[in-house]
Amino acid sequence: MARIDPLISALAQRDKLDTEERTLLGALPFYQRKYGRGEEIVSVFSRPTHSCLVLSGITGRELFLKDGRRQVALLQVPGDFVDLHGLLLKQMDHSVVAMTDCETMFIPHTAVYNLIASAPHLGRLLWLLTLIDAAILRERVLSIGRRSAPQNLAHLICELYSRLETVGLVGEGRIELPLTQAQLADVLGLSMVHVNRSLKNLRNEGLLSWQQSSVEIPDFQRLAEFSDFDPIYLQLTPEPR
Amino acid sequence: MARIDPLISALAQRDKLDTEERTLLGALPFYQRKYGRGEEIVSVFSRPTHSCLVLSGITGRELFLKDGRRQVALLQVPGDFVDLHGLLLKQMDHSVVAMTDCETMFIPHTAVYNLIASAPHLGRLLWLLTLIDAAILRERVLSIGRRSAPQNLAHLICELYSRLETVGLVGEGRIELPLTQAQLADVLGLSMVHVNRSLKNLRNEGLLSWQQSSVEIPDFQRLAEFSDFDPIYLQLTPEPR
DNA sequence: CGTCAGATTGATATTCATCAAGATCGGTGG
DNA sequence: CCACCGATCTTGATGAATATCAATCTGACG
Repeated sequence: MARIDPLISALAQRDKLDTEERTLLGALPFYQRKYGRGEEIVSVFSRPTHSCLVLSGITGRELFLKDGRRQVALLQVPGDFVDLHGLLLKQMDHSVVAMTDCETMFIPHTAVYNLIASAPHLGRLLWLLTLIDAAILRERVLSIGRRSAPQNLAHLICELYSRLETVGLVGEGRIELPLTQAQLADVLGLSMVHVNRSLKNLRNEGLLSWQQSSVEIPDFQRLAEFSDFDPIYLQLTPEPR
Repeated sequence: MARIDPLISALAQRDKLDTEERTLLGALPFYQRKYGRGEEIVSVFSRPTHSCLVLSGITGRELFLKDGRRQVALLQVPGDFVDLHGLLLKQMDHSVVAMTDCETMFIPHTAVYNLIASAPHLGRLLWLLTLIDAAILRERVLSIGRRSAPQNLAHLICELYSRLETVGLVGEGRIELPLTQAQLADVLGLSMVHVNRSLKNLRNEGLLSWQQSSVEIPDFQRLAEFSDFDPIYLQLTPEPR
């Protein structure tokens, strides 16, 4: 399996890719790099020259308040382009951190620019990926703003389940989520203690079980129902774009 | 002043536009339409054929829970492209609503496609606009997740002040914000009563005064300090992109 | 003058954060 | 093998932030 494959499957999930497009993607120059949990991959205020793609593990976009409190705006899973944003934003307004140990792949901006110029359709699909990013953020705003803590948590699990499913990382109603409750708290906008209790709540309801880093969801429909999860915003159906 | 001017100034704020690009933008076909407060401009699940630009007034992207509770993920001001998203998302995952009476301009997707094809640089700038949308959403997540209610409110005011400033809608430390407290509550992820009290709090601190629909900010720096506002995420400095 | 939407206030309930203390568990060195 | 250690999870107690409910007040307007 080529290293670029998670990206190809993420794109192919949203529109047909012809052979030439696959070839172009496969020909992108890159280098790989590993990060340990907690390491910063892209720094706020930096001016990236490469775009980063997650190959394995989970990363997150993090923001800080002056007093040091943290909010993780969004989690990223394999196949996600982590900072396509840097391409146009020039200066980062947030940082990207490894939430777990992970492998990443860096592609020079110049190569991405050339790709977009020679294959506008691929350019639109990369644009689409950033729009899906924004759609996920809108759902986070809804979750944090209006859902109860347990629903917020359940919705996040449903979302990660669906996203991991599209890259083949779901096995028998089970996903690997090696996140601590403190990290979850920063994603959910809650305190660590409250995450613990919300989790207990979901466990008691039989909505999921969480042992080690493995989350088991006995009945996805029930969890989706409980958290009001509708995957439409993930744009998982192919359309000509 | 041509109708497309708010967009041109939004773009010119982020990068140089040459004469030809301005001409292309000015030549875009469009029709105009007015909406009254509360009217839906783009419906969730719809498949837009036109992209909508706000000319005057304030619109918002709204999401609903099954029980009917609402969250407004993001507000839009004149010059903002309201659903560039529809261009690639195909099916809307949220709706756009007029928060106040407003005037809008609709441009056929085909024309936008042609524009992007013939002027890739403009295409990148439109992409950039959607990235700024996402950056604003990240800040909303931070505000709702980690800031106190008064800070959340103050941060929103700072942001709107900055955004309105770039389109020339700030006069003497004062912006027009004809929103009810119930609408603000849906933006801030708070209850209406709590918005009222947070507002009182800011008034008592002398951070702002709000009469009718006019918000006066005696000392922007103090308000920014209080709410931890840093406009970097709005990308207000021109860069070659 | 009556009406209506919106703003304000008080009283109370719920949710969530904070603080502090154990409990659990995988590693690690003796 | 065992004792210890640090990180994480769990729980209880308490307090602060926020929601909800129910009036009342205000001002615009027919």
